[in-house]
Amino acid sequence: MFSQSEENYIKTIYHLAAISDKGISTNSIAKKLNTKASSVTDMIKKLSDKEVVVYKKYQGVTLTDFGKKTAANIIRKHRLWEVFLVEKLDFSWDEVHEVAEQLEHIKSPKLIDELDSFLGYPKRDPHGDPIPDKEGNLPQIQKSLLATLEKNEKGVCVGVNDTSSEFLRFLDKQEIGLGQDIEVLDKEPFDDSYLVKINGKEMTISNKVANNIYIQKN
Amino acid sequence: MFSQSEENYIKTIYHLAAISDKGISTNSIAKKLNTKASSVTDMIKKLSDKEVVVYKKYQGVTLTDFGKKTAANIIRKHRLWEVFLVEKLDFSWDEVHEVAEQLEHIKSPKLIDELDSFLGYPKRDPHGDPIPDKEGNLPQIQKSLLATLEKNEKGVCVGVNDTSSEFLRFLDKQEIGLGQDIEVLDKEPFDDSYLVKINGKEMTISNKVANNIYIQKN
DNA sequence: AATAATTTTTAGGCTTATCTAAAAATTATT
DNA sequence: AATAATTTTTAGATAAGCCTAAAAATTATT
Repeated sequence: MFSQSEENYIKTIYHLAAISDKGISTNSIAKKLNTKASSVTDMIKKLSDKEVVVYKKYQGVTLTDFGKKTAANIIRKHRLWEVFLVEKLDFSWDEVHEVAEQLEHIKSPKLIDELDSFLGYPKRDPHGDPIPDKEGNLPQIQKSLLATLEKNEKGVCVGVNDTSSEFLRFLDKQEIGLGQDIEVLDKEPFDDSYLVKINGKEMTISNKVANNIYIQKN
Repeated sequence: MFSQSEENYIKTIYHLAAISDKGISTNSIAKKLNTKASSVTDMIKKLSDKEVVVYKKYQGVTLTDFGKKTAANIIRKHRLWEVFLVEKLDFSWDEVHEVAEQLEHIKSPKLIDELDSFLGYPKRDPHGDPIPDKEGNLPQIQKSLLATLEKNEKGVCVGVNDTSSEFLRFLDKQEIGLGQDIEVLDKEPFDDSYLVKINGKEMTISNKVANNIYIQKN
């Protein structure tokens, strides 16, 4: 059984490993967790003793298979709770993160499986991210950044990269959401902005925005 | 904002105060929380600094109004989560306590009110205990122990005193539950047991059991 | 390759919440 | 009332998780 703090480290290492494929540096963990490198070193030693990570001084850490499974389980809980909050308690997608951060640490053999069943075994969380199954398998969904679309290519919005409430509220304001059809009508070389049609509505979106929306090409 | 540990002390003092009406002793808190008297003294000092309790050395503690409101809020969360677990996630009434102990510490301005609404503003938890409202008001329900019924008196089962899973599972086995009609057919002086009719079924129950079932006379 | 810059680790402290053991105060008993 | 028993508090430790500052190792730059 892991403490909340340990779980937060495990989850963070998992997320960082998903982008970097090298050993995860002490500093990057510290940055993500808003803590100090020295605290990370301490915790890493503990997680290494518990065989959650492989650690060699000055070389960053890697999750063991056990560590990966543990991480997937925490993420499963986090995302299922997010679905619950949005579907059942009328939270909007920019409000769920903070609460799910707390709920993901609840320990109960029965709770999560019942919640999963209650929610109808959802495959994605409110931001389009896949929900790991009981065994910790996370179906890797094929998705691309909207920014990779060429002129006249089309796709469906399937996720977001930035999940900050600022960005999510911005998307709400623009009426951009999951499941919507997106077509790139033109790309503007001057500022790398995009002229797009989203759900039938024409609009211009910045390069930054285009780099934070995931689509599935069609 | 209080730590989980502080919240547990506050809740415990509240529950003890509900039975004893005198100042709550250090030892009684220690016993309930499975901790040592010295730890209780430490925590009491802290809660006193935070104006949650009134404390004079060697004289036990009393909750302030602020403390009572805080306690009611924790209990509100605990009981609403219990309703959720039973009504929505198919937990039985003997399985909910442990998980609710964890869930009651989740901090979110929005979560509990939405949960309350989602559950249809329940008035009682699965054990028949009243759920405090937002303001911390706890409707005091008029109830008596089954043991106080005389021969030929009738009532409805509205709660339990002992909420241990052993007792609750025993009640399930006997098919005794909330809302059921109970009539005392006879009292046996030899062992102070009761011959009762519960939901149309005649049975004998021990004095101990009769002292752990709450009824409303009718 | 030597030096500079950066990253990581170590050393030593702090806070929270716990503990044991001993001292102090209160309550009960003779 | 004096002594015994009990309760409560104090004193001093411990563990988890964090911190700052300094040392050590690694990486980058000249």
